[in-house]
Amino acid sequence: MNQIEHKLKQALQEAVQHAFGVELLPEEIVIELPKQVNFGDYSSNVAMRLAKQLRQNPKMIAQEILNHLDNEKAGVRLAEPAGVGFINFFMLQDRLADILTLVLKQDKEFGQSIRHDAHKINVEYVSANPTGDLHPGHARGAAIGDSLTRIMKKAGYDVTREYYVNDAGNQINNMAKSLQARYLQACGKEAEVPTDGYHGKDLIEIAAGIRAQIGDLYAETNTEETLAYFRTIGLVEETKKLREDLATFRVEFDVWTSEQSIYDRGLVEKALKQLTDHGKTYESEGAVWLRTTDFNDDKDRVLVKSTGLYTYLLPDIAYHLDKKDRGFDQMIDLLGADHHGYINRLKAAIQALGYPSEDLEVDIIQMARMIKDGEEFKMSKRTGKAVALKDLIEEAGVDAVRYYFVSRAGDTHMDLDLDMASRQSNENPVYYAQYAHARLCSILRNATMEIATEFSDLSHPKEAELLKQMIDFPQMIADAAFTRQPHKVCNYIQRLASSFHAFYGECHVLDQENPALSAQRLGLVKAVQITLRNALTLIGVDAPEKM
RNA sequence: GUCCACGUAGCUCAGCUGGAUAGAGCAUGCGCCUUCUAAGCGCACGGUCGAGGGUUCGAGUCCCCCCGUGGACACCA
Repeated sequence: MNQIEHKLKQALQEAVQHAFGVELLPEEIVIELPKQVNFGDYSSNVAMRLAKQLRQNPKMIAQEILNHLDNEKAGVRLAEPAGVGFINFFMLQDRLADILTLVLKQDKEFGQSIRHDAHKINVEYVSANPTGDLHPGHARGAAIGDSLTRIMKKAGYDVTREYYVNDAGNQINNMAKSLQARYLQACGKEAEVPTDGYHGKDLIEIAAGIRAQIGDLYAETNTEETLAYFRTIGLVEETKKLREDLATFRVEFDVWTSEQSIYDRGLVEKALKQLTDHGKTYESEGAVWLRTTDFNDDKDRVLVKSTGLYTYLLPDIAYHLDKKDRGFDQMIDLLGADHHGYINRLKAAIQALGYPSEDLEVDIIQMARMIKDGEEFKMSKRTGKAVALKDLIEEAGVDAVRYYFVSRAGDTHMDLDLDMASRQSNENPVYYAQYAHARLCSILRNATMEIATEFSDLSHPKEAELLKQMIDFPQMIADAAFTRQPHKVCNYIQRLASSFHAFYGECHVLDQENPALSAQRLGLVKAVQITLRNALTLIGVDAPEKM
């Protein structure tokens, strides 16, 4: 809630009180930004909401409220009833322009909120297995997860970014065997990658590197030790590659947690014991089961197989228990669509451990289809024909790829047209915002005067529009963080860039004839540049000074 | 078969806890550079919001039922 809306709300609240003796809560008064300029700067449907309760015509109620409204206190120049019972507000120009002083002062900090709750939040994303290159689904999760955590931090949340490395499961043995086969091939031997192994080209490259380093040392042996060697070196190399690719994509993590370390620290046994102590496990058919059906799952799940080995679910539960033990009040997992059926299980396990299910929120990131030359790119890591994150970056660049992924809600299916994304032209939306920023910087470079300290002459409709958008910036961030929808920031960027381009067309900033107005407009330009840059930073896209 | 998500302009997608004439980009057509970056601006074209019912002052938004798309339904990870 910003100052402008806050004061308007308060004044409305008082007016309703005086007019009808009704005490409304702040959240009962809805202030919105009208779609059309002739509906004012802000509007409210408060009269319509009161209509039922008061058994009166909403238009009459609106008029009565306005009769009691303190315009000066509300910051309102003109307020009028409209339509079926809306009240439209036209604000005092100088109240809107106050935002400029704030933006110019806060600069990089503009948009930053302070929250007073001490909630610690853990956000886990990507967490791709270290068995191959990152595919577009991972890339989408990476772009969204990284942007979301930047936004949450800006909104004042205490956020830790985490990557869970599945380095202990059976898939790692498959990777090791596959790598071994690639190594033998590199040594000129006959060897086949297992059918359930990993056929990606990344292992060929790693194998070549190993050959270069150790020569034919392991070409003739095939013992447990040999496999362990490939297992270890494969993990090291694959993990290193993951980190590098993500860093190139400007995606960072605070914590990398290894599944193996969960085992090594005895956390799996601890989790199993805690579940058993809570009476949530039982034995049947030689296996140990978790009563997930007590918590809205379709069927109970196996924790310990009849062979005595753990299923993948148990270490995952242990991992989430570890997060709670590390002091996180809330855990947010961004999982790929293929993990859909996993949500109920995991949430059930959280409850079985004794925590409320809300402590874990799972957002599904839908797969994305890659389109090139009008056809779909398939992305199977196992066929070797994978489209990797690296390929995407090479095709279209980090900015465009990140922008495209973040611009769409994560839970919807989407197509990424690489032809479009790679085009350095006006057909590509990402450059629209960057170009606006470059234009802003250009004006600032060309300016010879100082920025004004008061802004009472900015009364052009395009100027007012920009002011209102900047006023909305912190609230937009709070909304994007709360709903966990980073694409709202993209929408905002498009709106702001569009408003600026329109302003640029209608209002000349640097005008020798009118230095006073120029100095004020220069302040507006600087503030918009700050806001646009801050917004682009939230989604990890560069704000270039020249294009 | 069961469960979940999605279905909005020719294409890709927005649409804030239900609000005024459903928006943007791309594509198509027409205008605008002797002035701060034309990677831009303005105008036009384009819709039974998948179909049908319901809830109410009001539904793209909530409920029910169909149709379509994707995904999930292991003692695999």
